[in-house]
Amino acid sequence: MRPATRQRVLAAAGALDYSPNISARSLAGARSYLLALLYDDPSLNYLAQVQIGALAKCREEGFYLLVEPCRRGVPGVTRAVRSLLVRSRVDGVILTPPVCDSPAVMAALEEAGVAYVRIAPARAPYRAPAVAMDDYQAGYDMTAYLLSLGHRRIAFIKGPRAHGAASRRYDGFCAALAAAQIALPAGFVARGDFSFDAGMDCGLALLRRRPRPSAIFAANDDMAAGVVAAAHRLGVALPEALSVAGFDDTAARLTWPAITTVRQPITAMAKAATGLLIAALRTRGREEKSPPPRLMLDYEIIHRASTAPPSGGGNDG
Amino acid sequence: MRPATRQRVLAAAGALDYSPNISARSLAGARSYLLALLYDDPSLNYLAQVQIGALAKCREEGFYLLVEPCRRGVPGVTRAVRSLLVRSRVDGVILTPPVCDSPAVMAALEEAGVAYVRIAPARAPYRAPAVAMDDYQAGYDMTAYLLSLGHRRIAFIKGPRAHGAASRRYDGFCAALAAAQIALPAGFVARGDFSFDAGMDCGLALLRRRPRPSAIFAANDDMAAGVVAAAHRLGVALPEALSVAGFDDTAARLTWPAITTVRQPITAMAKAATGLLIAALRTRGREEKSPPPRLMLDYEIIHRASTAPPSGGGNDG
DNA sequence: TTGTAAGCGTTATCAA
DNA sequence: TTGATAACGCTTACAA
Repeated sequence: MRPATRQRVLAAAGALDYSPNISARSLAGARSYLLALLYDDPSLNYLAQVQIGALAKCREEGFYLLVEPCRRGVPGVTRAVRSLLVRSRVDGVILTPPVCDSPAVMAALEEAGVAYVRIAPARAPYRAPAVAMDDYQAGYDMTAYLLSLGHRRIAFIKGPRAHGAASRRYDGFCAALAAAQIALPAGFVARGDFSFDAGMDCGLALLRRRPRPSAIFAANDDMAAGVVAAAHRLGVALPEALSVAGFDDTAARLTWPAITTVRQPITAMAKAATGLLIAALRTRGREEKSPPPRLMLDYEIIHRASTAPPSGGGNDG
Repeated sequence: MRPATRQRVLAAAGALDYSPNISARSLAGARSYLLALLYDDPSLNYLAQVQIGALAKCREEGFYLLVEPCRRGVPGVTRAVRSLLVRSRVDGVILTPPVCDSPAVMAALEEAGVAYVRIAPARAPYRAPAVAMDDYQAGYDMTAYLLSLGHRRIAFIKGPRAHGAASRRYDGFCAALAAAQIALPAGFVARGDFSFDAGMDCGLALLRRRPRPSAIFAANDDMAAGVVAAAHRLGVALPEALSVAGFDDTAARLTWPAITTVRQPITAMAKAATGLLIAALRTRGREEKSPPPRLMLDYEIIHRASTAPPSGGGNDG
């Protein structure tokens, strides 16, 4: 179009303080500029950080974010997702763990032809873009670090059954033990739901075992904080009598001693994922041949005061 | 209409898996079934809990929730809010602190005729429904409790300047001191931004004062957790040499010792606020004469291990 | 009680 | 390059 016309229109729009109406746009066109963020009972801290990242990218790109809880695993999910798509007409969906590994949700999305991106998926299929970090390697590295300190009786607190990324952390833990030819004593593995309370309960249980673990590695920070509280309650000295390691770096600094943890770039992952989703939206139809991008972000082990060499003389009996 | 017809329609809707399209509805009708949650740099934990409550109510009532950051205080807010309203056509807006006390935001909302509700407002005007708790009294009560333990040198860490509710907590603190005829020593008041780091910094500064405070009351939990960490770092024994009190009960259990705090029913407040907003939407136009409802929810002081009588022999010099 | 038609603010298509 | 016009899927008002 002619630059002069363009100028005139822009000027008029500015003068009238015009902004396009999302509903009308969505109704008429192929795009709604609406993204949905699906989550299922996550750690609140994790969710909040994901949202910050997603929202930041949405703002940059002129999208809006709809937040939706999603009971993954119940029979009605497919219906619920389908209903969300029809009603809200979102252009794309951001899947956070553990929804990111739900075959039912992915199937519903694909069937409806709605683009989506997965944050921290742990399993195939990789038919949509994904942003993750190497949870397996991070679990391995943290365990190797504990081993390097001299620990041999290391317990693990797993995350929710459906949480794939948490399972990978456990796999890495097991692999590191195996590589060091260290057997995992019976009863040294507990399972929690990522909450502080679960960490406390599992911590109390693990610390009553004999021989007692000299280190406990929890699949997320909230649970690691619970373990620290459990140790305090039982009068177990940290880090002399027990080392504690966490994962996420969402709550690890709050405790005393502060928890050694794996720093996960949650906000950056969410931002990158949202960017990938929007990019996919823009190239819809074309270049369907290339496989969807998979971004792998770096993690970092943050060494804090909760880990130290085992004292040796511990409560072994 | 005839029950038979009604049945037929409902049956058909069920069979076709029909759900109404939000955009079309919004475009054609007076309602969009969209609510916006506005926030400005809050404590992440607080925000997450507000969202849980708001989302729960939205689900119940068939509404959707749009989450929007909002830089309150910058010159462009009015424009930004107006743009949000025009573009998204939200039916109503939920204002969280400190946005709930922004005259510019409220004016923009009223001018556009969009309903809103305020969570934890601290100031007039009360032209819209509001849900709050008595921050002043809670601050007073907590201070009275510290005084009852025998503390006389109590320091306070204030929240962000714009955060009205946090100011009320401080007012209550001052009133309780005044009622006990205790002077607030110079330099015993610090200000933080509600973050753990701010609490740590303020805590370090306050603990280096002489005479040293025997108790520190922080305007929220994150900062109180920072104070606990600062005390650990300086080797100040908790609670023997220092009592710490927080506010919110969002992070108070995580530390060691766990923090005595004011439990704020955040999720319940958000749920109630969302309910009030939706109710206002339904009775729009009628009964404009009655003043907007103001709900006051109860708080509770949670006594934990971070507070105890002062040891007396402290580092007074 | 039921059916019909106009319009909501855009996008997309087609003539001019 | 530009202007006109038909959807999009509902709500609302009015006619049958």
